[in-house]
Amino acid sequence: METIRRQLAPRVVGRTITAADAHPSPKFAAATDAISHRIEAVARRGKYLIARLDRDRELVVHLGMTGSLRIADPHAPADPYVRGAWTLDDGSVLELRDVRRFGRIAVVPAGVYDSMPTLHALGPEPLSDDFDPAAFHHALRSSRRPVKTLLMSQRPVAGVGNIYADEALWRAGVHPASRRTSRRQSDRIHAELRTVLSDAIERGGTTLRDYRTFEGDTGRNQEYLECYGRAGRPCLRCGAVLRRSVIDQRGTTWCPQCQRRR
DNA sequence: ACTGTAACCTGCAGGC
DNA sequence: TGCCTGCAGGTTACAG
Repeated sequence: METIRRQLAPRVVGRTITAADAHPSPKFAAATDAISHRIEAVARRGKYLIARLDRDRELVVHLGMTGSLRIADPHAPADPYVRGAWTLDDGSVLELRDVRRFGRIAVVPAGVYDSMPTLHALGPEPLSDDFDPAAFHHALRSSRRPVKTLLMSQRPVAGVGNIYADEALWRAGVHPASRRTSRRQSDRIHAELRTVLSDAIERGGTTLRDYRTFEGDTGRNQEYLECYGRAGRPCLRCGAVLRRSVIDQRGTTWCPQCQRRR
């Protein structure tokens, strides 16, 4: 989402939304609430894109699993998967395409996120100074749930999904199902998350299937994944066969040798 | 206030 | 070829 934000911002900041269309589902219907507003800035919190609008409103977009943002091609045939479209005052049309409809569009008073509980309780940005090792350790200690579940909850830290959770835990040598995290372990996860996420952003994101940058390109980070999706293949650190299990209904890959449970 | 589970959607790959 | 199963970058509602 950070890659998308960087490319999107210069294309839409300063533009006024003159018209909009939305899929009838309540997850997308709010797109039309942005009509007549001017886009002042494009920010991001975790996986949520937040366009600041005039008159103290925000347009919030989440891409779910299969969402992408793009400028519509006026010559392309109709696309049945467009869930929201905003016409800008330069004539261009910004589209949210989302095959599975797990994404979401909201227009809210600035900073009022009570309709989106995960955004409302979102943890600190992983690449900011607010991501504090002591507070992170405390957050991981505050629950008995598996450490991967906690990371995916977006509360100890923002923006960590299935790929980057597996990558960071593998690099940190922490078992994803571990229910107690030492300070040493949380410090390692903290550091590896920063590395994994900043590298992925530098490489334009991770394209497994649907992900595209705002310019329509695939990312390049999938070429550098060391753990995610490699179950059954040898660990790049120790050679043991990586294993696959399910945590919170999410496929999870880990190394039985490097990520010992304790 | 916690935790675990099901639900929301569609497409695709692989097995038979 | 066609049908069926399982799987997929996530969040939210609901039951206990």
